[in-house]
Amino acid sequence: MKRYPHTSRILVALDCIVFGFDGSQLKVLLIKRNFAPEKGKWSLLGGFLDHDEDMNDAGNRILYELTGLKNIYFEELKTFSGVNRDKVERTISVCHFALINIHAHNPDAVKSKNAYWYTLQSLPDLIFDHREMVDLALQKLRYKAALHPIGFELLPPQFTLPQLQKLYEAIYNEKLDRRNFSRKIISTHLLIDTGQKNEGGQTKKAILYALDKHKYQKQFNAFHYFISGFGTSA
Amino acid sequence: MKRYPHTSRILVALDCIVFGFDGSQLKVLLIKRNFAPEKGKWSLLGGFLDHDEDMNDAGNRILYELTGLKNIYFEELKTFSGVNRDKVERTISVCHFALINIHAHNPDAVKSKNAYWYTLQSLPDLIFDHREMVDLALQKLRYKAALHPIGFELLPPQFTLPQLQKLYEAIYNEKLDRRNFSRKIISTHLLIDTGQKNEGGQTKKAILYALDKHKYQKQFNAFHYFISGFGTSA
DNA sequence: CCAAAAGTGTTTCCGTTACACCCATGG
DNA sequence: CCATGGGTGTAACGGAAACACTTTTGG
Repeated sequence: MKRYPHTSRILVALDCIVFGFDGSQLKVLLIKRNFAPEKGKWSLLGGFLDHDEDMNDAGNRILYELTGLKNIYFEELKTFSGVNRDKVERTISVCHFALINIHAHNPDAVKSKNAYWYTLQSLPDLIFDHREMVDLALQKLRYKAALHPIGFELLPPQFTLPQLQKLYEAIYNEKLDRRNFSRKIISTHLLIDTGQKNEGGQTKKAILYALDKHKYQKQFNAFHYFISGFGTSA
Repeated sequence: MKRYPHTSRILVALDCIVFGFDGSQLKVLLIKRNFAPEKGKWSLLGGFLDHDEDMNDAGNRILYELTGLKNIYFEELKTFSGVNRDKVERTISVCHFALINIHAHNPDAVKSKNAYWYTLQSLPDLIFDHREMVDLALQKLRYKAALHPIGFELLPPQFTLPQLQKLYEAIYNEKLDRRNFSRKIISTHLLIDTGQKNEGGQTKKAILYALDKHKYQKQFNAFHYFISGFGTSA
């Protein structure tokens, strides 16, 4: 096999912040690391890029192994390339974040990997630069969710407006006006009224909506303030 | 030296789309490649990541070698990781884009590297996936320039409002209303009136402004429609 | 029939847009 | 003095924000 006359071949890792939403809080999936270095410490989901796969393949493989899910929304964030970020061997990590429906993952796979959901307020110490990655991912999620209809990825296929609102309130850690929120979301025409109502509430049942996937795809890159009022000050 | 029991060590390249603005058109800097494969074809500015440097070091090194400039604005775009993107050897490329004042670069360094400025309308065929990189960079530039005061990086330290307007018109390929543009820019309070006027015009001389670097730093991440009306439809 | 949460309507306000006039400069 | 381009002002419009009432449900 031909090679370039250049010797700096480097291990390439992929790390991923997996976000979930349990109905009231935003959470991230962390793993108790079972190999050296830092064995027993908490880390993000990750793995090495193999020779026969691109980053997308690797991301799907790694996410599938942990969650049992395919076709997860995930997006590249940044490459972490500090020379000494891994003490064992020079490794660069292409950091990603993923958004999943927290109720859809395979609990056995998660348990067998020693993975747990943590709220953002109660994160344990993380290995390497993983804390920095989480902070960046949250920042990016806030940025992107204000401009693109990305939040739906964190919800079940059918959801109510109050659920969606609670999600945005968790992302931005701010209360929203129910009436303006409703009008804003409905005006995007991204939601389809399923005709059903949610179960289990002790009060008025809310309408269950489903995402209009076709319009979602079409509008996704038409960036505009999806939720206005966010991101405009801080 | 310790190593992970994993064999997929990979060449890591850094490629960079260098944008410039000549007063009327947006341009990118391309290089006639002087080594195999694809020797003699046009490519983006790039190089390999060395063992003793992080991505930031490598970017600064590569940009300095070509332009003679330091402290250039550059930003990571995306990692291109296709298995066969380079025929010689598996190489992933962390793609960046840079914004420079086109009049400040070192012309001798550029010439000695066989580099030339091309307008976006007249790009030659590019090697590998570099064309895809350019398209993505332009898309990102348009996105970002609508939300953040990034355009100033393409202008000299002192510039006029008409110059700035022509820059945005070049970026978005759209005509703007002079009066609304002026009001919008002035309202950001990012510009300092230098008290000077530009030279060389045959008509009324325009006010030369300088960027208020302090406010620029502070406001940079406070994303909001820096230029409204863009990015809201397409 | 009451508490709690869901759904809908209206007014106010502010930023964006569209458009018109005056000023400076060189020829 | 005239053509060209630069600087400023204003009215109309539209979307966002603030705010109130009605409806449904279970207990």
